[in-house]
Amino acid sequence: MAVKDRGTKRSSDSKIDKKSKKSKVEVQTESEDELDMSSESEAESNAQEAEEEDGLSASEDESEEPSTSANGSGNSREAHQNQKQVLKERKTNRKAGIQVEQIKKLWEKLRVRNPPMPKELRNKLVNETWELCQGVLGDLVLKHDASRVVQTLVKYANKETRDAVCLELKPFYYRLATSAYGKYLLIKLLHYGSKESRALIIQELHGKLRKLMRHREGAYVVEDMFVLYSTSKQKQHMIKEFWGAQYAYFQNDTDETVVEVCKESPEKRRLIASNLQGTIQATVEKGSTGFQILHAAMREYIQIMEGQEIREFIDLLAEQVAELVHTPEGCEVACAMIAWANNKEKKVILKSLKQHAEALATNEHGQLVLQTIFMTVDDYQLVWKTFGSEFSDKMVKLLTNKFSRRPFIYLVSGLNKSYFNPLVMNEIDKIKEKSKDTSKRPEEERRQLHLKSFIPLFYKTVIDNTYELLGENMGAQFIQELIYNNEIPDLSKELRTEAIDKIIDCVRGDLTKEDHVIHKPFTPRLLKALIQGGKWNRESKKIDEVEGIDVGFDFASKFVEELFDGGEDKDTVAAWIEDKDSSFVLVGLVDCFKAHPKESISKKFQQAVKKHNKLIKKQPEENKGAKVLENLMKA
DNA sequence: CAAACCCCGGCTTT
DNA sequence: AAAGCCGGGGTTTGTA
Repeated sequence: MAVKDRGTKRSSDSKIDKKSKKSKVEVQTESEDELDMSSESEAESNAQEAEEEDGLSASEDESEEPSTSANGSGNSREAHQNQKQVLKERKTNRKAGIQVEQIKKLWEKLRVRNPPMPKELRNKLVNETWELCQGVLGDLVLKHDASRVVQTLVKYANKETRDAVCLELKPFYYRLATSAYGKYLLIKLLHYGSKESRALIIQELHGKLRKLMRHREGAYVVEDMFVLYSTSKQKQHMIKEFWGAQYAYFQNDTDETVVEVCKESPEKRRLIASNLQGTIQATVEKGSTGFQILHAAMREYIQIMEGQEIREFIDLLAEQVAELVHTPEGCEVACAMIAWANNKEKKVILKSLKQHAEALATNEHGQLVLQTIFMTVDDYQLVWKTFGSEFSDKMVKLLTNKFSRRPFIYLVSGLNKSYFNPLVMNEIDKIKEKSKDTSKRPEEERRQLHLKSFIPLFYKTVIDNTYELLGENMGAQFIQELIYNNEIPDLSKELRTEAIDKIIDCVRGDLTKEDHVIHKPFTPRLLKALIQGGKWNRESKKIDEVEGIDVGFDFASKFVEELFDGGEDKDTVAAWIEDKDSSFVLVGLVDCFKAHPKESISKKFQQAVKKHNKLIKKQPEENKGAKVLENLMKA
């Protein structure tokens, strides 16, 4: 079944992203139309079996069919056959049986898509079908074939008819949701239905969600309803049902959060916690850990859980964290778990994440989970052992990916405001708070221990892939942060020199070539930053110089020696003036040398630039760097 | 730091 | 029901 496949996929593939959501209904549509109808009689008898099973196991609160006479001797094969026969007869005899044959004929015409049928004819057929269905829908929808007729009807009907179908089926929603065939119809009703129809269905199923979540078909319907077809208000309301029975039936329209309600009395908290726990555990054990609605429920639970509940929760989920990390709610839950986990639990969690390392790092949300690991796991050897080898041959990708780069930026530059917006900072503060009893080391010490593991890999990546990294803004930015990190001088010094040499090598060559790195937006910035000897600080409007590393004047001299032969190579200087991207680098160089007037290289290079005064002046307006350079040379 | 830019969800249109 | 517009939020960029 399509829905089921989709579900398993979702829960086993942690890379699933939003795009896959959209394809849901398409998947079902296909399955509907491509299903082979030739083996109809067999399919039908299966349908009957399924329906019968549903009637017995799921909808115990109603008994449309009186229990069959064969109940007592159900084990006997003969009796079973007999029972089937009875059922079959009853079906053809009852009210809807008469219509079914006609309806199916109409449907055979209606469902063909090749060639596409004219709108008017289709409308006519739809109307005929509707005439026949009206009043007997309830008898049709749980049958394998007839249910699909109604699906097609819903798909092509106008709004009024759809609303009418929806209304007539009102008493059947639960049975539809728990029926192997009916669930598709219910999802179609949600998909094609108006706001009002959706609200009606959601309203009607409210109070039965907890039961549905434990049902093999129902759970998927609830998940789709939650993810795709409900407003945020309705989502909140759905989740409230998991708090407990008293929240399931009455519309508590107060917007109280779970935390506020639990504050009212310890008794309330205990009850809500135990109800949430029950649903969560049942759903996880059913293998539906990847469900988004479940993540939302977990998110509520982690806000109110205490003491032993935390241990049990972590124990339940430690090996399945990978299934949480790709949704916002699940990510929050995963981060909380890691922050709360004791050393032993952390080990289990990390072990289970190891095989998803790359997906974790590059995922929009998973990225924060990785950072949480860096921020809360003291055992740096464990972290390196878990992720080092998984990451090592993918570093270029990881450092240039807009999500995965951040945990690594964190390692080299801490909680830098320019990479963490206030909202994320807030999340991070919550994580820190949770981990204050389980993480013993001071934050910075822990970060530096992880950094120490990663620095050789970082530099190796930069040195072996300089051109590629410079070409990407993210990569170039990372290089800058890495070079300016001097927290572990002994380890970094030589590697840094090697990396800088590589960078200089990379910018040699013919600037007029389009694929020269200088034309990548961040390369001139990086060079300028290295020449200035620090990062620009917007608050103080100054350069924050970094002590103890060979940047600034040292870099500028080296750069001029290597690229312009100390200033002797006039042609190359001219080439750098004439290019609008490289001219800014010269501005940086002249600026820097002005600040070191006594050095011989300073004089030599400034003179070399001065010789090109005419060239500088005649640069067009768009070579803004040349204009700045012109003013600089006057002064 | 501000301006430009991009991405997405919701709403309107045909 | 699909395509296209609009506005909000977040991110990137610009050469201090």
